[in-house]
Amino acid sequence: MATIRDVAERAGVAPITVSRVLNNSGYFSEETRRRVEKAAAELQYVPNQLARSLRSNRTDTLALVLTDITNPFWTTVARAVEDTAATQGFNVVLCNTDEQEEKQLQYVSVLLRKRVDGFLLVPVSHNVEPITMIRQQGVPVVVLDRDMPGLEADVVRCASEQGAHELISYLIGLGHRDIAVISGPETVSTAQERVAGYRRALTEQGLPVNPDRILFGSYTVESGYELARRVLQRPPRPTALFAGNNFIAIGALKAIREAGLQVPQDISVVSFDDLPPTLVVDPFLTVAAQSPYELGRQATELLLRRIAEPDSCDWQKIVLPTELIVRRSCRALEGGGDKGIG
Amino acid sequence: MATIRDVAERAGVAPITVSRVLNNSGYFSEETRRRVEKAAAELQYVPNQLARSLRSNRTDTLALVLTDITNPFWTTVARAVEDTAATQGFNVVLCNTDEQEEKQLQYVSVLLRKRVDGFLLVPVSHNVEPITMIRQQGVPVVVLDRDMPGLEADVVRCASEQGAHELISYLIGLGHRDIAVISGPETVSTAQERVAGYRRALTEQGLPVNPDRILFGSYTVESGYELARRVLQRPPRPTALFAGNNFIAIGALKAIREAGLQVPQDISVVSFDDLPPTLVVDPFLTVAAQSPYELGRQATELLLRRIAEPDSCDWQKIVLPTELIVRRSCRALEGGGDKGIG
DNA sequence: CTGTTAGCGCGTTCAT
DNA sequence: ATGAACGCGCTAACAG
Repeated sequence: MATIRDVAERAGVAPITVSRVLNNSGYFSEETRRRVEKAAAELQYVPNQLARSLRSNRTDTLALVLTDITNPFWTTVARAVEDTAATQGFNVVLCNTDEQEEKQLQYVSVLLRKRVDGFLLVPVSHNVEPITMIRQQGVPVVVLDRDMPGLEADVVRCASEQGAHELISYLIGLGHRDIAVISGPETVSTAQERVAGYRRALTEQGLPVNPDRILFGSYTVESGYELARRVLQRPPRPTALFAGNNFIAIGALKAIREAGLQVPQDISVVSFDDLPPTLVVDPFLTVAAQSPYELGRQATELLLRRIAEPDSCDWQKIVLPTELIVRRSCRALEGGGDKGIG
Repeated sequence: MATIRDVAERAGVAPITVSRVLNNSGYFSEETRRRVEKAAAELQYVPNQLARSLRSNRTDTLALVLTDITNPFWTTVARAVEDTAATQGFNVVLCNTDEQEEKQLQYVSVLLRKRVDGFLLVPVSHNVEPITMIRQQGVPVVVLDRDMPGLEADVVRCASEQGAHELISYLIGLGHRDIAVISGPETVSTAQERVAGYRRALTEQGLPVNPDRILFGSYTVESGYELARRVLQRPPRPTALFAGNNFIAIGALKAIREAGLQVPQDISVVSFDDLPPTLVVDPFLTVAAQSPYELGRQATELLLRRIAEPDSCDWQKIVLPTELIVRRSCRALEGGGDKGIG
């Protein structure tokens, strides 16, 4: 593998001259340019970015630490991050934590050693350790999707509380009074906020909040399936179900099918997160849709700005609105509200 | 940001001693270990992997160059790659080419400069330039999913021809005689092979191959939608449709719905690629399922082996079988074959 | 068991 | 317009 010195020798110049020509910096004659470029081409010279980074303290690489790329929500975020990073010549290292504290810390630690220029992090818990570690090394972080109580930081996330509030208000408007919620991990802010929105909607309408109707689990199909089964088995059956994210919704729908029930005839279902239009032939579920692409884009742009101007310290909290998309998964109950079934 | 020298000074030893302690290499006293570890902790020392890589010529990083992470097939491959890489301490840089030659070349070039240890590449076309570039720098590549005619290389892919053959034979067995195929780009080996399998199945059964029934497009929902529309508009309508991948299938199903037709009553549909069970409540489509996770895992293991033993030159061509999964999207025609509709 | 020297490949600084 | 010297942070090779 040719080095800058090999090119220099072949071109009959000093290494620094090769550097100048190839980076188009400083002065050099047209003749020199020709000779250097010829030599570089002949030797198939590929500059060593490691050496360059060692001097410049820049790797043009971002770390994207998320829970599971397999969830289409994160897939889309990842795509947005990669697109946005690429516009400024940055690459993206992908890391799946599976919501495990240990993996998260491991990735952060390794990528700090590799001197990535910045982190996009979906924190596994409220433990600030990974963020503190990153900060101590003077590396910018943007927290993605989840807020951490009391942490001063750049955060880009969705309006979980409001989205949930909107969904539940919609159900109440349809006449539903007994609504169960199947949420994610109790320790994760998005799950907490979605339950908070659920509570607020009920309370605002003067309805009681039944703790038995609030279930925490994890953001997986399995968890959605299990918890929905539990809800369906114990009578009385709620008239509506609120799934805390897309995977939970899919698991819940499987359980509902298995129980021989129909949506929306036997039970109404709403969910957080839409599935990308590329993945569904006939969208059916009423959802509070987030914009994962927008989330990824804005977070990456913010991070790139922090990298470019490391001094700014006015933390940004960007909260993206959700959109209520009414489809065919909810039924109006007799004596219910005035809204149609969409 | 502390360097090894800072740690050395604080511990009252030479930098190399710090290196030895922290890498647990060579000899040092227990007392020295204590002092070094204390100093490192106090200074929050994070070794600079760039410097280390500059010497060792290893970055412990792989490049994953695929077409679009947004397709659940590639999402799953990416997940497998990341999982497998992580077991050996490697990170993964993600790149989306969108089937564009230019982006592909750009990524390869940048990542060669960054000295990734190996490439997993889904070639955009039969152009060998990117692979040649990588090889010239002595970096191992594993070609993913698509084969290139005449190229000696490690390739891990699925049995597209056989899978298509199986699907079409199944349809013929159900009594279908007029089957349209909507495939991917004519320049891409998987699309070619799937059409080849289609042809072989027909020919083997003594059925004519009607060139009008073979359409190439791209592996996208839009393309599937457009081409299906074209097929449905011009009578006579085929009795069955073969979608070249998951996205094409979804687009085709949308077009079928829009045309007011029912699957399988009005038209039977089969497809290459299954959707992950996490994404569908009620799997319905009969498919030739590939194993994207297995694909990613085997490719990564092969690549890691090449990195570990760079000399071996017996190119491996790993072809993973597809699985015919019969569901409810196909109807037996009158006077048709002896197989049920599954 | 510990330290000195030197060099990985490049680009900044200063000189010519 | 070109080059020499030096250092980025780390570790192999070689003392001692």
